Amino acid sequence: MVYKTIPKSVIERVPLYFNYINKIDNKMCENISSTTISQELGLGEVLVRKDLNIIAGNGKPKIGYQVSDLKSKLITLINNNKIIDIIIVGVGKIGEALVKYQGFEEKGFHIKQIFDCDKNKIGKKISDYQVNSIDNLSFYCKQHNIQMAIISVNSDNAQEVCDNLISSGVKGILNFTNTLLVTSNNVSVRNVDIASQLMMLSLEINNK
Amino acid sequence: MVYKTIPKSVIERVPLYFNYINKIDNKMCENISSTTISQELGLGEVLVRKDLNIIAGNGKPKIGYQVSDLKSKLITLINNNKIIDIIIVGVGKIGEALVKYQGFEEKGFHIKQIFDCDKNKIGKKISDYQVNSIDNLSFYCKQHNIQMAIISVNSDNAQEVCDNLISSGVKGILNFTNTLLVTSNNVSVRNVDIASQLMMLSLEINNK
DNA sequence: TAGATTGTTAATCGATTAACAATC
DNA sequence: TAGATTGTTAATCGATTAACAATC
Repeated sequence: MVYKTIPKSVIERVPLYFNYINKIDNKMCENISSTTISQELGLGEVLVRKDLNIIAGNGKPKIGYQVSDLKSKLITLINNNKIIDIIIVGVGKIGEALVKYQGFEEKGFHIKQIFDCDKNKIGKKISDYQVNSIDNLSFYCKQHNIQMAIISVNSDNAQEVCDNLISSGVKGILNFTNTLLVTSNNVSVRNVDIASQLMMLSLEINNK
Repeated sequence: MVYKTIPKSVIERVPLYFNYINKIDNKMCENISSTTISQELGLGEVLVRKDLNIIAGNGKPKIGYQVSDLKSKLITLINNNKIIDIIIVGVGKIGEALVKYQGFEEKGFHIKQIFDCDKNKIGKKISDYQVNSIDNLSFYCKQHNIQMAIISVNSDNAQEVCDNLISSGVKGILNFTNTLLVTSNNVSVRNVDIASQLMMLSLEINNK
């Protein structure tokens, strides 16, 4: 089996395809064309065709892409058909909301454990989770071979937590703080600082 | 005064510069070079120079950029020196976390009002805010000339809320749902669906 | 067969990087 | 003056779009 590396630009669009395919999966259409998808998602027609060729690679002229096949290819690509365990470090306002939010499971992700450094929080329950001490973070990650983590601690502690996670084997971090995390090259970081998003939104508006 | 339009790629980096300049502003250095910034942010040297030229446009050879000037130029660019009022539509788990999160004010944004359609929530207090009925959304936006909104409702209602906001004059939307919002061209939408972010993170990891 | 749709090759566009001239 | 640093022009790179051949 040949694994191609997927261009960054395509990675940004995969969730779009995934969400769309899951939505139409209920309606019983067996095949779908790139033209239809491109219209629904507001993307270029050829762009979708190229993306789907990278993602699935078996469209049929005149017929299109088999929905069920596309779906399974997407799932394989995203999480290799197994649920991915994630941990959340920092259960302040945002961290707690993430814990309570239930939408991850159906996308193939499972919150396995949550951590905090606040003694008043450690041991307390949030949803079905008991807050674990950040002192146990490294051991836990190694023991359970955790690959992905969400950092929602105070900005000042973000880099320290990040270093800890990486040295414990974590390969991908979703960073909710506004700290620019310094990492080695084989670790992926995605930043979702909300204040930054608001700034970019405001810039886009002023830019029109 | 000449207003240049700022390339999309630069807009994505402006919050980076903003956060960095605000961080070093405390330490008393009057000027800073693009070389230093590029190292700290892990960006190309020339890239930073080009960005700052677009953003501020008055670096001085041998000296660099005046920190205070850079800061005020960034603020002007982002929010025109006035606090931007935003509203939050949908105070479920994530919406509520956003309301409680205090970090917006210092970045120049103010949560002005929060809305929900759930009768059990309307009238209740979250932080200092009383949840307003979504029935009042349109009138409120028009009355207060609201430009930016956060949508954190159930995915199924996102498009409806979006249409309502746009027809009420809103120009920018931060979308926390996984619904792909259809809008006219003069409205900006930024998507921050967290499950999508996890998918992209997983893809990046598998792609290495 | 003809038409619809895919996938590929070439052209265009935008963003980044390299080279270098200008200048405090 | 010499060195450090900016800003600009040219080259490169990657992503998107256009044109078109292949095929069910």
